[in-house]
Amino acid sequence: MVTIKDIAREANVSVSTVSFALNGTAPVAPETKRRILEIVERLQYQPSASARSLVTRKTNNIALFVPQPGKDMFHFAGNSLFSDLLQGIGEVLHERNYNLLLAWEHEKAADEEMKALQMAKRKMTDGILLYNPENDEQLVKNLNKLHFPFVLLGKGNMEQPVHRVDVDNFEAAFHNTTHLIKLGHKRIAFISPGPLKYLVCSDRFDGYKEALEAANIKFDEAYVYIGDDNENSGYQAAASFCGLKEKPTAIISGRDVQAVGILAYCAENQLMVPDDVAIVSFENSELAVKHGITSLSTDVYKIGKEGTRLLLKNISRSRESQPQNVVIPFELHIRKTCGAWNDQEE
Amino acid sequence: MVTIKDIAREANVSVSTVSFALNGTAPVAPETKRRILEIVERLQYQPSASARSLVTRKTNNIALFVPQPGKDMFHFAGNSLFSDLLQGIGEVLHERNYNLLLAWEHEKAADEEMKALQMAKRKMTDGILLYNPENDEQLVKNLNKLHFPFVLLGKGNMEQPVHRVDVDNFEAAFHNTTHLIKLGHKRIAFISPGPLKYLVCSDRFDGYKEALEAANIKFDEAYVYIGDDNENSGYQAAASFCGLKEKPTAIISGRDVQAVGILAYCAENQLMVPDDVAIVSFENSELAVKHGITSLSTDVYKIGKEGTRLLLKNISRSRESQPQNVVIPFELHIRKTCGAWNDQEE
DNA sequence: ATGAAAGCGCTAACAA
DNA sequence: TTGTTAGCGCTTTCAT
Repeated sequence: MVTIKDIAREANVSVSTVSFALNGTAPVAPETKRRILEIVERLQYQPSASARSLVTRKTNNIALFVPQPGKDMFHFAGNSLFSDLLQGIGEVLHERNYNLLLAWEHEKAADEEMKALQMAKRKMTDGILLYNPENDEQLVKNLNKLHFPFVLLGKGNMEQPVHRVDVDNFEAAFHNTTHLIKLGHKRIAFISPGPLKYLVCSDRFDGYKEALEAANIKFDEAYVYIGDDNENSGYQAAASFCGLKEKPTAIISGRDVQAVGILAYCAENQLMVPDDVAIVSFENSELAVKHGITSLSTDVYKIGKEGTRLLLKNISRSRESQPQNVVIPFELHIRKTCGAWNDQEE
Repeated sequence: MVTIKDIAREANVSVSTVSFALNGTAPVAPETKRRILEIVERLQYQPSASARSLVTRKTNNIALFVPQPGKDMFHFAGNSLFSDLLQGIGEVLHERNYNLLLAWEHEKAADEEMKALQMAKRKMTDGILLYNPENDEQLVKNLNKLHFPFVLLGKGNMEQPVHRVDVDNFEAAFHNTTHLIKLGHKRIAFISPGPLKYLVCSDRFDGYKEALEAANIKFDEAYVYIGDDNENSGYQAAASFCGLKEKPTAIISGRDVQAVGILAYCAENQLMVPDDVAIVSFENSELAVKHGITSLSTDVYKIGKEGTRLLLKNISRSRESQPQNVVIPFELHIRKTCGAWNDQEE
C-alpha cells in the first residue's frame, strides 16, 4: 500500500511538503510540486480516507436514510421516484466531492440502536438525509440533541424544528383548485392523499379551501373524502361524490393512483371525463402519463438536489443555523382529464 | 465528543482495557466490564469509525456501483428490480454489520478518475459490488491489478477472470422457448426486454435462437421485436407480429409488463390466450401473478444476496480465491397464458 | 519553501 | 487481568 511517506521519500521531501502540495494548504515550489505530482501519478497514490478523516474530522460522506426498500417507498408513484431522488442527490454530492452512504433500519430499533444515530456518533458521515421517514420523531429528536446536521426530505409533519425540503402543498392545492375554477367549475370535490394529520394532507386541504374562498365558492364538507394510497380509495370517493344530489363537476385527486380509481368508477358508470367530471391530480407519475391524467408534479429530483445543498451548507457552517424550509416549485401538467387539454400540446 | 479515553478515565482503567472489553479481544474481569459497559451506555459512546479503520485496515463498508441512476437501470425489468437488489444486499450486510456506499460514475471517466478505483485506493470500502456495469472491462482490469475484492452482479461478458453472480439468461430463454416448443408451437416470436447491447438481452436472444435450432425450427427475423420497459412495447410487438401473414402462435415476452401489453392487444383483437396466442414471460413479478402470466423468475433479490455473500467471503479470506461464478437458479411459474395450465395446480 | 513533530482515536503487542 | 506504548496515515502548527 502506498502512503504519503512513500511519496515523500521518493520525492526527497518531507511528508508535510507532500501534504501541502496535494492540498494546497501551503506554498510549495513549482518544481517540487511538479515532482511530487508526477510521483503521485506514477505510484497511483490516493490518501487514505480514514487517516484523513481522523485528523480533519470530516468524512466527506453523507448518508441517505430511507424507509425499508422493497416497501412502498420505491414503489410509490412509480419507479422513477427513487432514481430521481438519487440523481438529484448524486449530482450535488459529485460536484462537492462527497460520497453517499445508503441505509435503512432493518427492524424497528429502539432509540440507541437506530442506525442513523450510530452512524452519526461513529462519525461515519458528516450529515444525514432523511427521506420520508416513518418512525422518525424520536430519531429527529436524538439527532437534534447530538447537534448533528441533517435534513428532512419530503415530509412535513415534524414537531421538532428541522431543516426540511418539500413542495409547498398549500400552494399546490391552491393552484390545482384555481385551475378548475378558471375552467368554470363551481362544485369541486377534494380527495386527501391520506389522513389529515399529515401536514402534506392538511396543507393541501387548506389550499383547496382557500382557493374556494378566494373565488367565493362556499366550502361543502360533503365534497371532501379522506383517501389513501389504494386505487380503490379514489373509486370510493367518486362513488361517494356521485351519490350526492348535487354532484361535483370536478374532483381534485390526492394521488395519481386515486385518479385511476376515479376513472374506473366513471367508466363503469358512463360518466365522461372531463365533460361530466373533470379531474386534476397530484404526483405526475407515470400513471398520470399513461392515463392522460392532468397532474401536478412534485419534483423529487429537485427535492434531492436542494436537500443535499441545504445539508452541505449546514455541514460547512460552524454555528447551527435557523431551521430552513426549502420549497420546491411545482408544475401542473395538463392532460386530458381536466378539460383544458389541447391536442396541439405535448 | 466522547472518546475511548473518556470511558477509560471514567472507569478508572486504561484505554486498552476499554478496547478489550468492547471488542472481546482480551479477557476482562466481569465487574470491570460491567462498569465499562455501563459508562459506555451512559455516555452514548461509539468508537470512531475512521480511527478504528485506520488501525484495523477494515472499513466495514462495501460499495455498490451502478450505472447512472435515472437511466434504464432502475427502470429495467420493472420497478421492483433495484429495491429487490438492495434488499438482498442489505440483509447480508446488516447481518454482518457492514454499511453500504452507493455510487456511480457521473461521466465517462478516464482510467484513473474512475470512482470505484478511487474508493478502492482510498480504502473507503473493503469491497465492491459491480452491478451490470457498462464501461467496465477497463475498471475490472484495474481492480484486478489492485487485487481489490469485487464481485460482478448480473453481467457475464467479461474477459477478465472475475467473481460473478447472475442468472443464466441464455439458459432461461432456452428454457422458455423449449417450453413452448414442447407444447407444440413452431412459430414462436421473441420480444427483447431491451436493446440487444445489454447482455441480458443478447443472452436471451441467443438462448431463444439456440432452442429453435435444437428443435429444427428456422429462425425468422420478423418474429423478433426489441421492446422496452413500457407496457406499450408489448402491445406494439403483438400488433407487429399479428400483422404478419404467418402469425406466431406463441410469444416470448421479455418482461411481465410487456406481456400485459400483449394481453391488452389480444383482448382488443379477439385473440384468445393461450389458444390463439400462448405467452411466456420473464420476471415473475406481481404483475405476472395478477394477470395469470406464465413467467420465469429472475431473482434479483438472490443476486444481491449471493453476490454480497461472495464478496464478504472474499474480503475475509487472506489469499485470493479462484474466480467463482454463482448461477442463480430460475424457475418457470406456469400460469394461464402458456397453455400448460392445470387448474389443480398453484 | 520546507521540515520536525505532535496528535487525531483507536488497536494490539508486550510487560507487568 | 490490566497498563504502557507504539503505531495506523494523515494534517497542521511551529521552527527554520
